[in-house]
Amino acid sequence: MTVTTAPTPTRNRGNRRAEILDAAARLFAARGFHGVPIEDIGGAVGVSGPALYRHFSGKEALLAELLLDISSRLRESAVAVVTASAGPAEILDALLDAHITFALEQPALITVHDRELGNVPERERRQIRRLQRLYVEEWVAVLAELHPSCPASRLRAATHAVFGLLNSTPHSAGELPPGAMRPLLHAMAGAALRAAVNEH
Amino acid sequence: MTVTTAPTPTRNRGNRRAEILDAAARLFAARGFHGVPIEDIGGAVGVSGPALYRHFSGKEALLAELLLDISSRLRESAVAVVTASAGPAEILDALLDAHITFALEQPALITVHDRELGNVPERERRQIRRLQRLYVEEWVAVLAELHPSCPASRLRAATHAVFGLLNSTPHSAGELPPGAMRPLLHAMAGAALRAAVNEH
DNA sequence: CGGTTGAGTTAATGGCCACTAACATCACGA
DNA sequence: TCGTGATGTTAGTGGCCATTAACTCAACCG
Repeated sequence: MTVTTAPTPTRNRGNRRAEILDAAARLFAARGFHGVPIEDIGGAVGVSGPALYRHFSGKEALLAELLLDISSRLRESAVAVVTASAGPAEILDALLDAHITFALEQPALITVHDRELGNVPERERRQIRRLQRLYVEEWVAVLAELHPSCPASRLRAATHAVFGLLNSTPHSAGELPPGAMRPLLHAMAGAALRAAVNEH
Repeated sequence: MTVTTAPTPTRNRGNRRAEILDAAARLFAARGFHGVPIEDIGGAVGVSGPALYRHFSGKEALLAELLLDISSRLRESAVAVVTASAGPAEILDALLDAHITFALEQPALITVHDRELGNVPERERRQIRRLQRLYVEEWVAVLAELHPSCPASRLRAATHAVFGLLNSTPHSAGELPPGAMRPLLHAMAGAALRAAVNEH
């Protein structure tokens, strides 16, 4: 009986890399980039210390990859939603759903994402910022379609505020059963956006 | 002509302490607790390096004082508002106003407040958490009065989410003129709370 | 089999940094 | 005027930590 999944070294390498990224996200979220020694990251996946350099060029590169990953995933999800859905109201609902899914399923990544940008080396920091800006602009475009008379700066500020609301879930985790959290966040964020957009 | 304010060493000491706290808040907010060497804190107020130990017992003690300060100020403002106002609806408006004032006037403190609790030594961390809990409970009590059938856990989650919305302003600063930010935040947060509380 | 490659290991190394020591100054009050 | 306390200063000092060096070891490939 032969195995169906290839036990190639490639697969192992990918897994180890992914394990490290995952552990690092959790540790960075809990104690901050500078608060986590490299040995703890290795320790969290069963190897110790400098083994990390077999997979990443350094600690900062690891962080950069985390932030690039989530930035592009958020952005891609928004693009997918926008091109797949019908009217702006449905698109907005789908954007909310997608972002809430990220926030609930990847709390560590979301936390690191808006705390540690300053520790990413200049080069990839610019890339990440670009992706974040594009993501925000997807939201702003949808909101503008729903309410053309509202100035874009106001829509941007409202979008950032809603991200703050949604991304705060990691901090208040455990307050509510996860099944109840999703609709609650959806309702609150939707109401906040509608309030921002009405009354000019 | 004699001066009216006493030029006592006591006054100077207080000022220097306050200066250091203020500078440290800004630096911690920008680069994180572990990312700021003590020399930079001193440098920001014109003294250099270990002068800090004349005013604080250490770096962690400095951070603890920052968080204790804002936690108790938030809590006190809530108590003041609750005891001074009339009905629950007015109280909620006043709570929103007070929190928004903090978020807009002390962005650095607000940021540090919900990022760096983990770096405070155990002893005062418990104290800070207690104050934070009391602050949340002021909000929950008001919301419960407005909507008794809503479970407290849901009210707590909604309160945390609204704090996330309000405290995110430092990150999106400059998007909007400050005069426009306040009513926008008020409207969005109020709408989010109402949405959380209705529909059970 | 012999060699290459991927993935680890432990032991430096060197830098940064919190904190301490030892010494200076200056404003006072007695 | 002398001493004293508050506030600084500049040199350590010791520890932590990212990164590198030097060395295994197994798997795979020819």
